[in-house]
Amino acid sequence: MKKRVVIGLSGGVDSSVAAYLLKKEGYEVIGLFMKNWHDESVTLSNECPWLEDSNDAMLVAEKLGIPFQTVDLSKEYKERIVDYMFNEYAQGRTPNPDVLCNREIKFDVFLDIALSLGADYVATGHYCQKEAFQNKDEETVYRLLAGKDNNKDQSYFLCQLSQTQLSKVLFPIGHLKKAEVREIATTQNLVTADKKDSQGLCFIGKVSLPDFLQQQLKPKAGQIIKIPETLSAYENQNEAKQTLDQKAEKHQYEICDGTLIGVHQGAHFYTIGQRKGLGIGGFEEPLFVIDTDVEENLIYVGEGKSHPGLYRDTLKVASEEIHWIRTDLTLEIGDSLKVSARIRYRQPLQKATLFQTKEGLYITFEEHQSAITPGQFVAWYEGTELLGSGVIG
RNA sequence: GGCCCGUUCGUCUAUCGGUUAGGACGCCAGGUUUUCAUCCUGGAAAGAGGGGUUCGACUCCCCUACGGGCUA
Repeated sequence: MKKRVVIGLSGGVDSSVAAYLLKKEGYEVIGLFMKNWHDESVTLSNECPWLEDSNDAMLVAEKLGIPFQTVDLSKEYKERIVDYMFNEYAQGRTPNPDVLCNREIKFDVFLDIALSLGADYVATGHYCQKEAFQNKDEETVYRLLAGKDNNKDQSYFLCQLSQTQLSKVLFPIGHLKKAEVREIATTQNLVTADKKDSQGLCFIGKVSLPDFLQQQLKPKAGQIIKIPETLSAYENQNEAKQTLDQKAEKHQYEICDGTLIGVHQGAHFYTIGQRKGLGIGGFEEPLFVIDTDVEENLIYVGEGKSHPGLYRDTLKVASEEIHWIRTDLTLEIGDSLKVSARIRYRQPLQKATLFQTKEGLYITFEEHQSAITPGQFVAWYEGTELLGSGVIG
């Protein structure tokens, strides 16, 4: 009996080749295209990007001789992703919608649809790999591994998946490099072979965030305050900041710590580490956002890439936000673990140590990290295996 | 009132009797990137106004305007 797999066809090369490989391996493959966003009111780059994508997906399915369907998940996408985005920005955090999209849509709503179609697995064109082993109680434990193509590894975006979700998932191209995927697509004459990689928000495309956000968040003028690198609070970091909690704490700025150098149109349109969009020139080095205060509608900036306000070596994940993919490795209170971690997609892995306390999980990096941003996800790895993740507090 | 100094791209500035008037930041456009950002490449962009001197003036001189300083 052939195993049945539902592949999420996006209309790009990766999922096209994934579908082809599944077919070749002998699965019964069904192609499903997700339509998640078709709100005309939002400034989209093209007229109807999803139309072309769904057409390409259909052509690929035809070529491979697999059944093809479209499902409309825009209601769920709006409720679980778009609303979350607005809510996070409104509170001054910087969300990661694509991580949520995988957890809530592709490997939840979409997965359920696939299972209801009688599928044994759901597959996607992600660059990551999965492994399984039996533990001593003879239970299967799944491991999420980085894609073999180091440059394309997308495991970070799947950092919020669970064992249950992983048990139902296949990543057919995870062991390939991008160039190999394109080559297969070309050899197989798939229409998507030379299609440019998609970018920007998954399903929404590249939108101007400020434009997007302004549909819900009203512009409101506020001050931009420049903090000198010589601020006394930076001096005694090493001595005074001893506890993890203190080290993980953001610097608390006040207007009188710096000087007023300009105005902005809403603190919630900016994120820590951001350089563009301030519209202020005349300084020797570029200005970077080092903090935003949505309550007071203030933006604090520092001059230069190495401004001390940009760096911290410890961050905290609140107890309720700690997520272990490898639940069997969950730390007990008082435990610590050496890992490597990243706080953004494609950031090279950084050496770090996890400390579990009753307040939450603290992560201390060997090197100070630039622009640790609340609302973003930190993912920790052991080698190429993604062990867990959490929202930066 | 008198005397002196300054005024160059949006901003901070470099240069200088003959230059494509240079750079940085900002801005714009491309590139990298399935988040937000970062990063890379490229582009547009200036001599306060008016008179002289000179083959030639942003550069020298004079006047006006606007800033800054000193002084009875």
